[in-house]
Amino acid sequence: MTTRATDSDPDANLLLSRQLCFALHSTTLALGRVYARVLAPLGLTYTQYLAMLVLWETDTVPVKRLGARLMLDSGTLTPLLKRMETAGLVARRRDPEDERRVLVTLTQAGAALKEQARDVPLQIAGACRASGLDLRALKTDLEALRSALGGTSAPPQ
Amino acid sequence: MTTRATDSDPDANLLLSRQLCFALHSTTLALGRVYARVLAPLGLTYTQYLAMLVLWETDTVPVKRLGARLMLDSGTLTPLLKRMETAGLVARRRDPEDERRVLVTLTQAGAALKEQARDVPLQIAGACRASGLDLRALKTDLEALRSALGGTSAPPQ
DNA sequence: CAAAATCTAATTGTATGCAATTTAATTTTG
DNA sequence: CAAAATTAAATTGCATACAATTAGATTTTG
Repeated sequence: MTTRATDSDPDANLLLSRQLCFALHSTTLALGRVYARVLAPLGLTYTQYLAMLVLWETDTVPVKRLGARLMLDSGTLTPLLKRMETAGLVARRRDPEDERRVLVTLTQAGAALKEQARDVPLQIAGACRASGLDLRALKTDLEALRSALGGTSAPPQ
Repeated sequence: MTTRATDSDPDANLLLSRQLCFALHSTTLALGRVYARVLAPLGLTYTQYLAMLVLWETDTVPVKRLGARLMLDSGTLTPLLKRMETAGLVARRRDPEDERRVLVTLTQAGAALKEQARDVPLQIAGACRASGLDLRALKTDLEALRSALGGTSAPPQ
Protein backbone atom coordinates (compact mmCIF):
# COMPACT_ATOMS: atom_id res chain seq x y z
CA MET A 1 0.00 0.00 0.00
CA THR A 2 1.32 3.39 -0.94
CA THR A 3 0.63 6.06 1.64
CA ARG A 4 -0.37 9.43 0.37
CA ALA A 5 1.32 12.40 2.01
CA THR A 6 -1.00 15.06 3.30
CA ASP A 7 -0.52 18.39 4.99
CA SER A 8 -0.31 16.81 8.40
CA ASP A 9 2.08 14.18 7.09
CA PRO A 10 5.74 14.71 7.94
CA ASP A 11 6.47 13.67 4.35
CA ALA A 12 4.43 16.46 2.85
CA ASN A 13 7.36 18.85 2.66
CA LEU A 14 9.30 16.36 0.57
CA LEU A 15 6.73 16.11 -2.23
CA LEU A 16 8.21 17.17 -5.54
CA SER A 17 5.07 19.15 -6.27
CA ARG A 18 5.67 21.20 -3.13
CA GLN A 19 9.12 22.41 -4.10
CA LEU A 20 9.67 25.99 -5.15
CA CYS A 21 13.12 24.86 -6.27
CA PHE A 22 11.63 22.47 -8.79
CA ALA A 23 9.26 25.08 -10.19
CA LEU A 24 12.23 27.42 -10.57
CA HIS A 25 14.56 24.80 -11.96
CA SER A 26 12.13 23.32 -14.47
CA THR A 27 10.92 26.73 -15.64
CA THR A 28 14.51 27.82 -16.22
CA LEU A 29 15.17 24.70 -18.29
CA ALA A 30 11.95 25.21 -20.24
CA LEU A 31 12.85 28.83 -20.99
CA GLY A 32 16.36 27.71 -21.93
CA ARG A 33 14.88 25.35 -24.52
CA VAL A 34 12.81 28.18 -25.99
CA TYR A 35 15.88 30.42 -26.16
CA ALA A 36 17.90 27.65 -27.78
CA ARG A 37 15.42 27.56 -30.65
CA VAL A 38 15.28 31.34 -31.02
CA LEU A 39 19.06 31.79 -30.76
CA ALA A 40 20.09 28.93 -33.03
CA PRO A 41 19.86 31.11 -36.20
CA LEU A 42 22.26 33.58 -34.55
CA GLY A 43 24.72 30.84 -33.68
CA LEU A 44 24.49 31.72 -29.99
CA THR A 45 23.84 29.59 -26.96
CA TYR A 46 21.79 30.95 -24.10
CA THR A 47 24.74 31.88 -21.90
CA GLN A 48 26.61 33.30 -24.85
CA TYR A 49 23.60 35.50 -25.54
CA LEU A 50 23.71 36.79 -21.96
CA ALA A 51 27.39 37.62 -22.41
CA MET A 52 26.62 39.40 -25.67
CA LEU A 53 23.95 41.50 -23.93
CA VAL A 54 26.64 42.82 -21.61
CA LEU A 55 29.05 43.46 -24.49
CA TRP A 56 26.41 45.20 -26.55
CA GLU A 57 26.02 47.61 -23.62
CA THR A 58 29.77 48.19 -23.23
CA ASP A 59 31.94 46.85 -25.99
CA THR A 60 35.00 46.26 -23.82
CA VAL A 61 34.74 44.58 -20.45
CA PRO A 62 37.19 42.78 -18.15
CA VAL A 63 36.36 39.12 -17.53
CA LYS A 64 35.97 39.96 -13.87
CA ARG A 65 33.25 42.52 -14.51
CA LEU A 66 31.52 40.26 -16.97
CA GLY A 67 31.51 37.60 -14.26
CA ALA A 68 30.07 40.07 -11.77
CA ARG A 69 27.29 41.05 -14.15
CA LEU A 70 26.41 37.47 -15.07
CA MET A 71 27.19 36.02 -11.64
CA LEU A 72 29.50 33.46 -13.15
CA ASP A 73 33.14 32.69 -12.39
CA SER A 74 36.17 32.24 -14.61
CA GLY A 75 35.71 28.48 -14.58
CA THR A 76 32.58 29.04 -16.63
CA LEU A 77 33.58 32.18 -18.48
CA THR A 78 37.05 31.28 -19.73
CA PRO A 79 35.93 28.36 -21.90
CA LEU A 80 32.76 30.25 -22.89
CA LEU A 81 34.76 33.24 -24.09
CA LYS A 82 37.25 31.05 -25.88
CA ARG A 83 34.42 29.50 -27.85
CA MET A 84 33.04 32.95 -28.63
CA GLU A 85 36.51 34.03 -29.73
CA THR A 86 36.77 31.01 -32.03
CA ALA A 87 33.35 31.97 -33.42
CA GLY A 88 34.75 35.42 -34.23
CA LEU A 89 32.39 37.31 -31.91
CA VAL A 90 34.91 38.66 -29.41
CA ALA A 91 38.62 39.25 -28.95
CA ARG A 92 40.47 38.69 -25.67
CA ARG A 93 43.65 40.47 -24.64
CA ARG A 94 45.51 41.25 -21.44
CA ASP A 95 44.90 44.70 -20.02
CA PRO A 96 48.16 46.67 -20.39
CA GLU A 97 47.18 48.65 -17.28
CA ASP A 98 47.00 45.48 -15.19
CA GLU A 99 48.31 42.30 -16.70
CA ARG A 100 46.19 40.17 -14.41
CA ARG A 101 43.06 41.31 -16.19
CA VAL A 102 41.79 40.08 -19.53
CA LEU A 103 39.72 42.48 -21.58
CA VAL A 104 36.95 41.11 -23.74
CA THR A 105 36.04 43.20 -26.78
CA LEU A 106 33.39 42.85 -29.43
CA THR A 107 34.61 42.21 -32.94
CA GLN A 108 32.84 43.88 -35.85
CA ALA A 109 30.93 40.65 -36.42
CA GLY A 110 29.99 40.55 -32.75
CA ALA A 111 28.76 44.13 -32.82
CA ALA A 112 26.88 43.51 -36.05
CA LEU A 113 25.05 40.55 -34.56
CA LYS A 114 23.14 42.99 -32.38
CA GLU A 115 20.92 43.83 -35.35
CA GLN A 116 19.83 40.23 -35.72
CA ALA A 117 19.28 39.95 -31.99
CA ARG A 118 16.99 42.94 -31.77
CA ASP A 119 13.78 40.97 -32.04
CA VAL A 120 14.84 38.13 -29.74
CA PRO A 121 13.22 39.75 -26.67
CA LEU A 122 9.98 40.10 -28.61
CA GLN A 123 9.97 36.47 -29.69
CA ILE A 124 10.59 35.35 -26.13
CA ALA A 125 7.96 37.71 -24.78
CA GLY A 126 5.55 36.17 -27.25
CA ALA A 127 6.25 32.71 -25.89
CA CYS A 128 5.79 33.94 -22.31
CA ARG A 129 2.65 35.92 -23.02
CA ALA A 130 0.50 32.80 -23.01
CA SER A 131 1.09 32.59 -19.26
CA GLY A 132 -1.02 35.69 -18.72
CA LEU A 133 1.35 36.73 -15.95
CA ASP A 134 2.65 40.12 -15.00
CA LEU A 135 6.17 39.30 -16.16
CA ARG A 136 7.61 42.52 -14.80
CA ALA A 137 6.37 41.66 -11.31
CA LEU A 138 7.67 38.13 -11.66
CA LYS A 139 11.08 39.46 -12.61
CA THR A 140 11.09 41.74 -9.57
CA ASP A 141 10.15 38.87 -7.29
CA LEU A 142 12.87 36.66 -8.69
CA GLU A 143 15.41 39.40 -8.14
CA ALA A 144 14.28 39.74 -4.54
CA LEU A 145 14.65 36.01 -4.02
CA ARG A 146 18.06 35.99 -5.68
CA SER A 147 19.20 38.77 -3.46
CA ALA A 148 17.97 36.93 -0.36
CA LEU A 149 19.89 33.85 -1.45
CA GLY A 150 23.09 35.80 -1.90
CA GLY A 151 24.79 36.53 -5.18
CA THR A 152 27.79 34.37 -6.02
CA SER A 153 29.47 31.68 -4.00
CA ALA A 154 32.39 34.09 -3.81
CA PRO A 155 33.11 35.59 -0.36
CA PRO A 156 31.43 38.95 0.32
CA GLN A 157 33.20 42.09 -0.86
CA MET B 1 31.00 58.41 -25.54
CA THR B 2 28.83 55.60 -24.31
CA THR B 3 25.19 56.03 -25.14
CA ARG B 4 22.73 55.08 -22.47
CA ALA B 5 19.74 53.08 -23.59
CA THR B 6 16.43 54.50 -22.53
CA ASP B 7 12.84 53.39 -22.92
CA SER B 8 12.55 55.01 -26.29
CA ASP B 9 15.86 53.55 -27.37
CA PRO B 10 15.62 50.53 -29.68
CA ASP B 11 18.43 49.02 -27.57
CA ALA B 12 16.42 49.14 -24.37
CA ASN B 13 15.03 45.64 -24.82
CA LEU B 14 18.53 44.23 -25.02
CA LEU B 15 19.66 45.49 -21.62
CA LEU B 16 20.69 42.65 -19.35
CA SER B 17 18.81 44.29 -16.52
CA ARG B 18 15.61 44.09 -18.55
CA GLN B 19 15.70 40.34 -19.08
CA LEU B 20 13.28 38.10 -17.24
CA CYS B 21 15.42 35.21 -18.46
CA PHE B 22 18.43 36.52 -16.60
CA ALA B 23 16.48 36.99 -13.38
CA LEU B 24 15.23 33.44 -13.72
CA HIS B 25 18.56 32.00 -14.70
CA SER B 26 20.62 33.73 -12.05
CA THR B 27 18.09 33.01 -9.31
CA THR B 28 18.10 29.33 -10.24
CA LEU B 29 21.88 29.25 -10.05
CA ALA B 30 21.84 31.08 -6.71
CA LEU B 31 19.32 28.63 -5.28
CA GLY B 32 21.36 25.76 -6.68
CA ARG B 33 24.38 26.99 -4.74
CA VAL B 34 22.34 27.11 -1.53
CA TYR B 35 21.08 23.58 -2.13
CA ALA B 36 24.60 22.37 -2.84
CA ARG B 37 25.65 23.48 0.64
CA VAL B 38 22.60 21.98 2.34
CA LEU B 39 22.77 18.71 0.42
CA ALA B 40 26.52 18.14 0.68
CA PRO B 41 26.20 16.35 4.07
CA LEU B 42 23.71 13.94 2.46
CA GLY B 43 26.06 13.24 -0.43
CA LEU B 44 23.44 14.40 -2.93
CA THR B 45 23.62 16.87 -5.75
CA TYR B 46 20.69 19.10 -6.51
CA THR B 47 19.34 17.03 -9.40
CA GLN B 48 19.93 13.82 -7.48
CA TYR B 49 17.85 15.28 -4.66
CA LEU B 50 15.00 15.96 -7.08
CA ALA B 51 15.19 12.35 -8.26
CA MET B 52 15.16 11.15 -4.66
CA LEU B 53 12.04 13.21 -3.97
CA VAL B 54 10.25 11.24 -6.67
CA LEU B 55 11.58 7.92 -5.37
CA TRP B 56 10.65 8.75 -1.80
CA GLU B 57 7.08 9.18 -3.08
CA THR B 58 7.09 5.91 -5.03
CA ASP B 59 9.98 3.62 -4.42
CA THR B 60 9.96 2.02 -7.86
CA VAL B 61 9.65 4.11 -10.98
CA PRO B 62 10.48 3.57 -14.66
CA VAL B 63 13.12 5.91 -16.06
CA LYS B 64 10.51 7.23 -18.45
CA ARG B 65 8.17 8.32 -15.68
CA LEU B 66 11.02 9.78 -13.68
CA GLY B 67 11.92 11.80 -16.75
CA ALA B 68 8.34 12.95 -17.14
CA ARG B 69 8.18 14.06 -13.52
CA LEU B 70 11.51 15.88 -13.63
CA MET B 71 11.18 17.03 -17.24
CA LEU B 72 14.52 15.51 -18.11
CA ASP B 73 15.46 13.00 -20.78
CA SER B 74 17.50 9.81 -20.70
CA GLY B 75 20.59 11.69 -21.83
CA THR B 76 20.55 13.38 -18.45
CA LEU B 77 18.99 10.64 -16.39
CA THR B 78 20.99 7.61 -17.44
CA PRO B 79 24.35 8.91 -16.22
CA LEU B 80 22.68 10.50 -13.18
CA LEU B 81 21.08 7.20 -12.17
CA LYS B 82 24.29 5.31 -12.77
CA ARG B 83 26.06 7.60 -10.34
CA MET B 84 23.28 7.14 -7.82
CA GLU B 85 23.53 3.40 -8.29
CA THR B 86 27.28 3.53 -7.68
CA ALA B 87 26.55 5.55 -4.54
CA GLY B 88 24.27 2.73 -3.37
CA LEU B 89 21.09 4.82 -3.36
CA VAL B 90 19.16 3.05 -6.10
CA ALA B 91 19.10 -0.16 -8.11
CA ARG B 92 18.29 -0.33 -11.82
CA ARG B 93 16.85 -3.36 -13.59
CA ARG B 94 14.94 -4.06 -16.77
CA ASP B 95 11.19 -4.39 -16.34
CA PRO B 96 10.31 -8.06 -16.95
CA GLU B 97 6.89 -6.90 -18.18
CA ASP B 98 8.46 -4.76 -20.88
CA GLU B 99 12.15 -5.13 -21.52
CA ARG B 100 12.37 -1.67 -23.03
CA ARG B 101 11.77 -0.12 -19.65
CA VAL B 102 14.27 0.23 -16.84
CA LEU B 103 12.89 0.30 -13.31
CA VAL B 104 14.63 2.40 -10.71
CA THR B 105 14.20 1.27 -7.13
CA LEU B 106 15.33 2.71 -3.83
CA THR B 107 17.84 0.66 -1.90
CA GLN B 108 17.56 0.47 1.89
CA ALA B 109 20.22 3.15 2.12
CA GLY B 110 18.32 5.30 -0.33
CA ALA B 111 15.09 4.92 1.61
CA ALA B 112 16.89 5.60 4.87
CA LEU B 113 18.32 8.83 3.56
CA LYS B 114 14.83 10.30 3.66
CA GLU B 115 15.19 10.78 7.40
CA GLN B 116 18.23 12.97 6.97
CA ALA B 117 16.50 14.89 4.19
CA ARG B 118 13.46 15.73 6.23
CA ASP B 119 14.69 19.14 7.31
CA VAL B 120 16.13 20.17 3.96
CA PRO B 121 12.95 22.03 2.93
CA LEU B 122 13.04 23.93 6.20
CA GLN B 123 16.64 24.97 5.76
CA ILE B 124 15.93 26.16 2.24
CA ALA B 125 12.79 27.95 3.32
CA GLY B 126 14.88 29.72 5.91
CA ALA B 127 17.27 30.95 3.26
CA CYS B 128 14.36 32.16 1.12
CA ARG B 129 12.46 33.78 3.93
CA ALA B 130 14.72 36.83 3.88
CA SER B 131 13.15 37.76 0.56
CA GLY B 132 9.86 38.55 2.28
CA LEU B 133 8.03 37.13 -0.73
CA ASP B 134 4.92 35.02 -0.92
CA LEU B 135 6.82 31.95 -2.04
CA ARG B 136 3.68 29.95 -2.69
CA ALA B 137 2.44 32.59 -5.12
CA LEU B 138 5.86 32.75 -6.76
CA LYS B 139 5.81 29.00 -7.23
CA THR B 140 2.37 29.17 -8.82
CA ASP B 141 3.50 31.91 -11.19
CA LEU B 142 6.57 29.96 -12.22
CA GLU B 143 4.44 26.91 -12.94
CA ALA B 144 2.14 29.03 -15.10
CA LEU B 145 5.12 30.35 -17.03
CA ARG B 146 6.59 26.89 -17.43
CA SER B 147 3.31 25.62 -18.74
CA ALA B 148 3.11 28.49 -21.25
CA LEU B 149 6.62 27.67 -22.43
CA GLY B 150 5.79 24.02 -22.95
CA GLY B 151 7.13 21.13 -20.93
CA THR B 152 9.90 19.13 -22.52
CA SER B 153 11.47 19.47 -25.91
CA ALA B 154 9.87 16.11 -26.62
CA PRO B 155 6.99 16.13 -29.12
CA PRO B 156 3.51 16.44 -27.56
CA GLN B 157 1.77 13.28 -26.38
C1' DC C 1 1.83 -13.23 -39.18
C1' DA C 2 5.72 -10.27 -41.00
C1' DA C 3 7.19 -5.59 -42.06
C1' DA C 4 6.79 -0.96 -40.49
C1' DA C 5 6.21 2.15 -36.99
C1' DT C 6 6.76 3.26 -32.31
C1' DC C 7 8.76 3.25 -27.91
C1' DT C 8 12.52 3.15 -24.21
C1' DA C 9 17.21 3.59 -22.83
C1' DA C 10 21.70 4.20 -23.78
C1' DT C 11 25.30 6.59 -26.18
C1' DT C 12 27.87 10.45 -28.31
C1' DG C 13 29.25 15.05 -28.60
C1' DT C 14 28.86 19.80 -27.12
C1' DA C 15 28.10 23.46 -23.65
C1' DT C 16 27.38 25.01 -19.26
C1' DG C 17 28.31 25.54 -13.96
C1' DC C 18 31.21 25.23 -9.95
C1' DA C 19 34.72 23.88 -6.34
C1' DA C 20 39.44 23.66 -5.81
C1' DT C 21 43.92 24.51 -7.31
C1' DT C 22 47.52 26.89 -9.90
C1' DT C 23 49.98 30.75 -11.97
C1' DA C 24 51.22 35.27 -12.63
C1' DA C 25 50.66 40.12 -11.43
C1' DT C 26 49.76 43.71 -8.14
C1' DT C 27 49.12 45.62 -3.64
C1' DT C 28 49.87 45.72 1.16
C1' DT C 29 52.92 45.47 5.11
C1' DG C 30 56.53 45.06 8.25
C1' DC D 1 62.07 47.77 -0.50
C1' DA D 2 61.20 42.64 0.12
C1' DA D 3 58.03 39.22 1.95
C1' DA D 4 53.23 38.34 2.53
C1' DA D 5 48.73 38.89 1.13
C1' DT D 6 45.56 39.66 -2.41
C1' DT D 7 43.75 39.55 -6.95
C1' DA D 8 42.47 37.77 -11.78
C1' DA D 9 42.43 34.11 -15.02
C1' DA D 10 43.20 29.73 -16.25
C1' DT D 11 43.01 24.90 -15.36
C1' DT D 12 41.26 20.45 -13.58
C1' DG D 13 37.75 17.39 -12.37
C1' DC D 14 33.04 16.41 -11.78
C1' DA D 15 27.96 16.83 -12.63
C1' DT D 16 24.31 18.38 -15.18
C1' DA D 17 21.47 19.35 -19.75
C1' DC D 18 20.25 18.35 -24.39
C1' DA D 19 20.24 17.27 -29.50
C1' DA D 20 20.97 13.55 -32.36
C1' DT D 21 21.79 8.89 -33.07
C1' DT D 22 21.71 3.95 -32.01
C1' DA D 23 19.99 -0.53 -30.34
C1' DG D 24 16.66 -3.44 -28.80
C1' DA D 25 11.81 -4.46 -27.60
C1' DT D 26 6.93 -3.96 -28.44
C1' DT D 27 2.95 -2.59 -30.96
C1' DT D 28 0.62 -1.55 -35.07
C1' DT D 29 -0.61 -2.62 -39.75
C1' DG D 30 -1.14 -4.34 -44.22
